[in-house]
Amino acid sequence: MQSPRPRVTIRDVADHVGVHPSTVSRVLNPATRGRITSKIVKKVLSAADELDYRPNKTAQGLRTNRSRSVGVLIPDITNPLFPPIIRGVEDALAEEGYTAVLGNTDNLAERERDAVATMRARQVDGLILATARKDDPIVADCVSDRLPVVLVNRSSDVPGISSVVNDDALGIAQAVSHLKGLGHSRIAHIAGPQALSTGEVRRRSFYDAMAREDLIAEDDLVVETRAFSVDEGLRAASELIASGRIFTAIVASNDLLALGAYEAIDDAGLACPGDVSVTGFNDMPFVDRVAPPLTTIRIPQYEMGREAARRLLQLLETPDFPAHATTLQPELIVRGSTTRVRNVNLAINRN
Amino acid sequence: MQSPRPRVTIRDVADHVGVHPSTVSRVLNPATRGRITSKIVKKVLSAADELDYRPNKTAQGLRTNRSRSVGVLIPDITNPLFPPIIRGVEDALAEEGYTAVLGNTDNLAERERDAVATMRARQVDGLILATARKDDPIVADCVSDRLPVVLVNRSSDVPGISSVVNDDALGIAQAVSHLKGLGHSRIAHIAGPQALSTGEVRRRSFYDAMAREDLIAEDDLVVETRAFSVDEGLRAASELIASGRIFTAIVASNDLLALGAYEAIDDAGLACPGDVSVTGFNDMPFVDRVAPPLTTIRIPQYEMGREAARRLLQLLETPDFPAHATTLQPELIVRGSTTRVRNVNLAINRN
DNA sequence: TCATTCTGTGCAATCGTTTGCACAATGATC
DNA sequence: GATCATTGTGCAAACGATTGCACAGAATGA
Repeated sequence: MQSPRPRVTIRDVADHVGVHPSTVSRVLNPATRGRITSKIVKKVLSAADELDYRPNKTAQGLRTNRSRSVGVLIPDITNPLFPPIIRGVEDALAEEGYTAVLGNTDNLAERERDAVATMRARQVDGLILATARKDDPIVADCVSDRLPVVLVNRSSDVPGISSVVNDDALGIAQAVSHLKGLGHSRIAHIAGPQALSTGEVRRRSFYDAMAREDLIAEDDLVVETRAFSVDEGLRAASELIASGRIFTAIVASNDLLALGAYEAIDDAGLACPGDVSVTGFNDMPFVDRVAPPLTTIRIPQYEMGREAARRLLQLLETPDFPAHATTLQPELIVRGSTTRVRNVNLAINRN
Repeated sequence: MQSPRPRVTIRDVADHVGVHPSTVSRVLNPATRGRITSKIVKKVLSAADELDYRPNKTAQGLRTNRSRSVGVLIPDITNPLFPPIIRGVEDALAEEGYTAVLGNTDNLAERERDAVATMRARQVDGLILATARKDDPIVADCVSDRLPVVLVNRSSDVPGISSVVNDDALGIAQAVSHLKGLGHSRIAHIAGPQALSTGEVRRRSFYDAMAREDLIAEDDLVVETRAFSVDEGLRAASELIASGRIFTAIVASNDLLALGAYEAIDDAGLACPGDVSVTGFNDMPFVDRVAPPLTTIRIPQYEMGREAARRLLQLLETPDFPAHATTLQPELIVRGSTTRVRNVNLAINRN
């Protein structure tokens, strides 16, 4: 058993060399190192090395009021959409010596509020939010408190805030146009929660894209969900099928909803893509391996994370840097869940 | 534009009430609150509330030398095995007001070392490592520095260290016994890296289980990989097939390797499970949706995370709490990738 | 040679809390 | 009514770093 090993402080290094702690501090800070005689610099550096000195970030943080850490809030790390984003964030932060502190909110406003409070208590220098609602008071609070914030994946109506999102309108347009190219005209949409920018934008884009393709978007074929989950996708698609309305394809607002649609189609004794083509959104890991492999819209998740982190770092350097919404380009990935339309009378036949 | 809004300190609260800062501190700390007159307690509390006082964790951390945060090191958050574990860790930590600081190491010793150093500089109170190697000098360092550490998922040979792992031997035994029950006798094993406890234990367990089932484990049918990845699974299975040896089933050391085996089987013009049955390990999210749905060993990932966090919290309270290895029970999940043996001459036929 | 500018280092205050100790005020005891 | 615990609060020193300011001593110029 060893003793708790006394921490070596800047003072220990100073004593060891025979200089004042402030001198050591200046040597250790690259920005002020130039002000110290190189002979002393060398001595201090080697003493620090010898004693295995590690700066105490807590003390630094207290004095400088900067923690070099940022809070990253996501709905649920268990949702495969987020890990790549987080990884991108972390990698970009690490390059500048910053650390990410993670928080899951489960899309609950209350937990979101808690999480932000926790982060702020921990003196994070800024926040990256993947949790923003369209009109989010929490985001507004941060802005008015001048806490640097960048939104990722979702955007918000709160003005003056930077965001890094995917071009959802383009993605949906790609999906619709792909389906039309396969001969589909009666296309249903499983929409995500309308309180989330992604859900709302994609739904709106669906109508737009249908119109642009000269197709009729029937309101009865657009069903809204309460969450981006497999269960809700199952529910929505079952409803769609049960309604007896005619459709040969489903554009789902994300991959999870699409997987739910798979189940509903299966439950109804139908086949995908034989009876119903399905498109997803996000190209989550492993959706290329499900049966059938999912045709979906790939969004650059890792890059989104990186970009968001870079924007935040920039904001930390230059607090008045103007807000900017970055949108990244998605890509249609055609796989096995979509096929040329065969039987347009699906729904009628079933009745 | 608002001004940066001056921070409310304990001193502001004290002045507002007309007491000394130390009194406020005592009121705010539930443990010492009892020492203060209840009338003052009330006044302080309402003043704190009114002024929206938030304790500065950094200052607290400096003074108390406890950050109420713990470092969580994992190989790669993008690997579906880890999110549930992380979630479990976070949830358990949050219950006690602790925060998790995440780090990805990509299984690189150097990054691992860096990450630990970063964590320690940030004054984490303890570490949860999902990255441990069998004989890990980093882990040993932590132990000798008396930094509380708990290993999760993997264990280590370093003595005196707590770990929460799955009962891998039992899991492999379940897989082998399941396959034997389906008539398989020539069973191959795609082993994970032998420097990782999971890879090594599962391999050893494979031999043990085969022996117990009175089956012959041929060394030529056990191939080792350099990483737990789809690519390595593909490589290993291709090698196995190319060798011309007879086998009708593969026990893969984890799901990713199993998915790689799927590809190899497909590439060789064979079918799973028709020609080769495959079992995975971990029951990662969505492997129930791949084609064919993977028969695998489910390990209680979320619970593993929770349990590891709880152990660590206990260790923080009672530093001399004796080390203990907790093993959780896995469960065989039978799905579509395993079936009764049909053609025992697979390999021979192919030559 | 002396006044003046530079340069490099030391001094001490500060960041926001916590906590051992001192010490008034109160109540109990004889 | 003096003595002694007891209780509640204040005081001040930490924790480990950073940084504005002061000030020696060297370098420069007249």
